[in-house]
Amino acid sequence: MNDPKERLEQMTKVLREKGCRLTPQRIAVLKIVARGEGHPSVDQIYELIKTDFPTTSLATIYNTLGLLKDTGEVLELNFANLGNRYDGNQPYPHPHIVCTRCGQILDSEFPAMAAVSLEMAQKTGYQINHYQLNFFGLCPKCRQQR
Amino acid sequence: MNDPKERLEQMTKVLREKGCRLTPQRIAVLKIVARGEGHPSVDQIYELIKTDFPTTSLATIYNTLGLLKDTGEVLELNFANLGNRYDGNQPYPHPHIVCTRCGQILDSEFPAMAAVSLEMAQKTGYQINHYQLNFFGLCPKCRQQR
DNA sequence: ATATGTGCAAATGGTTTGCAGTGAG
DNA sequence: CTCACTGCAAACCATTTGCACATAT
Repeated sequence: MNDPKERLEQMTKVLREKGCRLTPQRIAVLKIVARGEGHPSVDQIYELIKTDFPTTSLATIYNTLGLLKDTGEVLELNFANLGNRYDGNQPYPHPHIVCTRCGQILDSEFPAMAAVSLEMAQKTGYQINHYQLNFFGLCPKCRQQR
Repeated sequence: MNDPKERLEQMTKVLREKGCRLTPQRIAVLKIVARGEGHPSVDQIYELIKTDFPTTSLATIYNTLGLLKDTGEVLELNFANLGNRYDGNQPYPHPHIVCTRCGQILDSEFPAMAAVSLEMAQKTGYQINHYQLNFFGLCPKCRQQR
């Protein structure tokens, strides 16, 4: 887990360098995704922000997440069942383990993926820039409940 | 690559055992996904089927793919950019390499994933049933074109 | 014969877009 | 002061649903 404060500073720096305006709504989004608590969906971010800025629109959330995604400051996770989730705390590819019953998403690590990526590139001639590795199953709690 | 004929027979067998009716439209879908040519989208399957059964509806395609997915006879690939794709020829988890420029999808293999899956299960206490491993980058052809 | 499947059209839900008004720089 | 950003509503698009009719078994 990275330091949320540092992540926030890094994000504001990158957006400023890109010539983006740092509106209160945007800063609110940055704060939420920099925290690294869970893997929030757009709607969860929207709900959190409404407490401070009740008139914020979904379009603004999408806009800001898009900027962060384009600058590599946020990792977008695409799940068919859970929809898109966002991780601004560790915005680089890493494995996730998803409970198909309760939706819990666990971060994991698998250092060998760098080597595997390289091997795939050599074997196929592709230039590989990114990967997704997701495991699906039942978390310990859901296993017990049958 | 599995034998398309055998795959088709296996699919019809499983659907029959499930008590499903084998309508001409369904058989047409089975044939397409059993072939294993590329990784067709719902729309691509729809277009292919319209040549033989012009009145077929999209709902029927979705219905049939759903059945095959539930019985494990088709692997559904979920890509944020390319949408859902279907593979009935090798309907078990395996890595895919996606060209982010032209959309080409390459099947690959990585036998060690079984062991990795097991390791993840032990480390996290999850019961792991499925995984997705996708690499994204540029195919050899698209690399040349800058 | 009958329940399952089909086609059609409408509903859904997440994301994007267009635009007039607003506020960060 | 100005242009990028915001909020709102409409548009989009893949997928799902409801229902009357058709048909595989």
